[in-house]
Amino acid sequence: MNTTLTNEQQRLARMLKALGNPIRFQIVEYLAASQSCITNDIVRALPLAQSTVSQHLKVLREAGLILGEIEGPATCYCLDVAGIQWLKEQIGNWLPGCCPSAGPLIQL
Amino acid sequence: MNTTLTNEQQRLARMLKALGNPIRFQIVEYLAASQSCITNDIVRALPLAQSTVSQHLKVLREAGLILGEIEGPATCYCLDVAGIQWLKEQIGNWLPGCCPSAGPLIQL
DNA sequence: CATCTATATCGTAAAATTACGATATGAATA
DNA sequence: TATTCATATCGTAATTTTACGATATAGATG
Repeated sequence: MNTTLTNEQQRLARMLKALGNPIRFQIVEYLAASQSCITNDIVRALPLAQSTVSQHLKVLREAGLILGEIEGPATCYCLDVAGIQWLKEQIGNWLPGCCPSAGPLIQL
Repeated sequence: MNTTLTNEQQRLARMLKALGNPIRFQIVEYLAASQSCITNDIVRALPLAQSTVSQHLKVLREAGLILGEIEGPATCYCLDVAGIQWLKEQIGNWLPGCCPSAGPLIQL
């Protein structure tokens, strides 16, 4: 076995790890539902301290799943659509030989 | 925000977390490439102790990504095709509104 | 039966993650 | 300018994960 992962595989694993945390999964779902944005909304919706939420947002940002933009005194977060798109494509094309009855996923 | 995840979302997060570890990601890729099986092959292919590999295999098993079957003195591992199929479907249908230019993934 | 082989599990140490309060920063506001 | 508000970062404690060696188990082999 090749003992290293390609850069793409590392990027994918990083995304999966970020999403594997239930809190972060929820944050992504929240951003998808609300379209936008303000960090404080997320903080108020979760039973966690502001600093903890900020830390989770950083992980999601560094994984390429969300984008943060400073808007005046606040920060507006939204999904990194390109990153999520890439993730979905990677998983869609992953292990193509694994599920022969299904075949690869095709993007419409 | 609903502060809990559905059972399906929890199952998905568990799979993503399991795959988010680079070693476990490699093990899954290895099993996909080799079709089968024997644990000791995986151990010899990785720079890790046998007990550590066994632990990773347990995590992958409990996440529903691989199956283990005792074959005489050894254990034969292979992908849990149904579980992986489910994962791919979940991700394919995930955040359908997120990437409007792409639309949902359709299974052929 | 004694031994070897393959594997899982146990106990534990080290490292990473997760959470918090406190603090720093920077923009808006009085 | 002083204050407030939103957020990021720091330091740290608690928890979880990851890794190892040792041990237990169960089937094969001499």
